[in-house]
Amino acid sequence: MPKRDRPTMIDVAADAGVSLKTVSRVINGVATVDAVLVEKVTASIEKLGFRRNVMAANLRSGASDTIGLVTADLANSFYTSLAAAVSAVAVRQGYQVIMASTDEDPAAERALALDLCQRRVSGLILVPSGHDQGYLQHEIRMGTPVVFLDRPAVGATGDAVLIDNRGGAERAVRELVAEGHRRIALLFDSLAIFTMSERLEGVKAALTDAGHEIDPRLLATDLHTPELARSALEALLAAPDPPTAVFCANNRATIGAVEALVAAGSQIPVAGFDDFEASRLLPFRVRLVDYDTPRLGIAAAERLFARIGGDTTDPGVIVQPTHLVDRGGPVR
Amino acid sequence: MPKRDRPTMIDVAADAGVSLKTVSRVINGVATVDAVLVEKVTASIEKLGFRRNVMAANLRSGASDTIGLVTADLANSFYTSLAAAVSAVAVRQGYQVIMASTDEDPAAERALALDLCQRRVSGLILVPSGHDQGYLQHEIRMGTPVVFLDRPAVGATGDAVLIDNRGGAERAVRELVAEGHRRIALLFDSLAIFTMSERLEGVKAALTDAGHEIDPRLLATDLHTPELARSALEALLAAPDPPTAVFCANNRATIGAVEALVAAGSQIPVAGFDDFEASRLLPFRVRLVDYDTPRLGIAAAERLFARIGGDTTDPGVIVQPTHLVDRGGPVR
DNA sequence: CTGAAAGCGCTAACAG
DNA sequence: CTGTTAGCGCTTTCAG
Repeated sequence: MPKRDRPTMIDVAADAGVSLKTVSRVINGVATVDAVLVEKVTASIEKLGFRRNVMAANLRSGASDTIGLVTADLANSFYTSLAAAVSAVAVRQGYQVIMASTDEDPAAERALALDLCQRRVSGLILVPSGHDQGYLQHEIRMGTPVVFLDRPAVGATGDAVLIDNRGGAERAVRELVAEGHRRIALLFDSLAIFTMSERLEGVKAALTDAGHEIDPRLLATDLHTPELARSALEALLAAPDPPTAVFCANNRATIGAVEALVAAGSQIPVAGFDDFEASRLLPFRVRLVDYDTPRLGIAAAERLFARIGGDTTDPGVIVQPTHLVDRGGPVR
Repeated sequence: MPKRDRPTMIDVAADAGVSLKTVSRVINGVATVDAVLVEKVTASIEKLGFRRNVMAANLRSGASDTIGLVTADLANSFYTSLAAAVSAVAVRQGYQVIMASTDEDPAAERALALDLCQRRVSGLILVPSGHDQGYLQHEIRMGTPVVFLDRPAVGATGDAVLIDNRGGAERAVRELVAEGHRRIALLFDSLAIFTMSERLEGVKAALTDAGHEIDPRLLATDLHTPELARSALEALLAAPDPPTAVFCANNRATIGAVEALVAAGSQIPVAGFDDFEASRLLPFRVRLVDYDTPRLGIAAAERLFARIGGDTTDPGVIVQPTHLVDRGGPVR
């Protein structure tokens, strides 16, 4: 390894013929330094190729200029939109973001979140994967602010930024019901996921209002991939007394459902949660529950930086609205 | 702020009635510690809620157990797939990833990369946005290994992991040419981007081989979004002597092109670089140049960890293959 | 097998 | 306006 020793501030001070502290002042842009010395120090820094060791600086000052972001799945565009938004806010504040992905594994969530705390991040944004964030309570008390994103925490006190899952699903299904549909296929991922159970509640509310009920035979769950959603809907379509409409609880379910319908030559109405790239290319009209993902990430980041900045108001929940959009069908 | 002082190893040592060093040994899992002392220390750690300060540990040992990842655009699924893959490899090695996005801004690239070096990341994976990475040469000499991803570096020495842009584009266009097409619309993003100019070279090679040439009037560039690609193709279709086929240099161009063709009721053949989510839902057959994005990220991460591990072989370029796939059309 | 002492590279107090 | 003196919390010598 060509790991020549990196020069330190001591080396710079020696080279410039000034004290360590003067070098520190120049590097930190303290105004009250003689211009001549600034010049000398700057020259030495350049000459030696000095680079301030941020880790050492942080050790002394306690801060760290990084925040942690733990999401459920970095390969999912929803979370990466959040990540991009959080990152943009952070960079603007002079912070960097350490990102980690749990792949929906509660044990990984715990390990990663605690690891980030050990790295003394200034704050943490977490999309809970498990159902117990009690392990964070201690860190929060110790002064690491935590904002929960997309799903609320259990057993830990912190701000939460969520979307209106229930209301969005309810409005979408209400439309299907208004058009006379009663037998609506429901394609869901695991109901253990907060957003899924909330959306199911919304569906239930819309049906109940119309005097209907959820038919458990039309409810498919644990559909992690478009492929699973597609097979699930194909099975429902092939069964006796098939559904006359479909509600998909996330974008992967919607993609799988559309594939199934195209393959079956069926055109029953589809509504789904989440918009997605290329949704406008869908071969027929699809109603989607949309929301502003970047805004969600921005809200979480702003909340976190408010806490880092010393905001000690009681933690609260921010719920972002959703709205129905029409996608697919004849391209405009 | 409820920032009670976090307990340090000194506090733990005092509580357990042992020396600082013994606590350190226990925490680092040194085997040669008396079981009774281990027990005592563990109990005190638990009781005080001690959390090792990784920053301080790293300061002394020089390492940092983090790697940096700088991509061009965290909102683009290509880069986030890379990020997910890199992150997975890193976590497996006990490292965390600090991610940053340049939004294709060379100045941001430089600032972010140098910032990460100041944080003493153990290594850096960088998707170059600018055309000069000379600023990194010094860091590399100082012992921070750098792997360039998706695009090669200029002015800096490091490993690079790329895909076969030229070959992929060439094969796709060769197919169109073989079917008798000569007037092929070319929808590109900025040719200043390495991958774009490489893909254009591939197109040129395929045409030249057949005795044709690129018609500059059929070449549209700087198409950053699907909307721009759509308008560009619409303009070409409306012009006299319109193209009889389309080659799209990335997935956003492909999406825009398909929109334009559907709107125009045209069915001229489309080939494009990059597969994308929902590509199978396209309303007609589209040939896409596909490649294994996660593998690309994995390759870069593995190269980086090899360097971190002390590999001092000469830096090299790894080129990953591409292949043509058929998407869209009748859903199978 | 354990502990005391000496730093890692920098910043925060104080003096001059 | 500048320099000296202590540390930040931990790991690393090197003796016991």
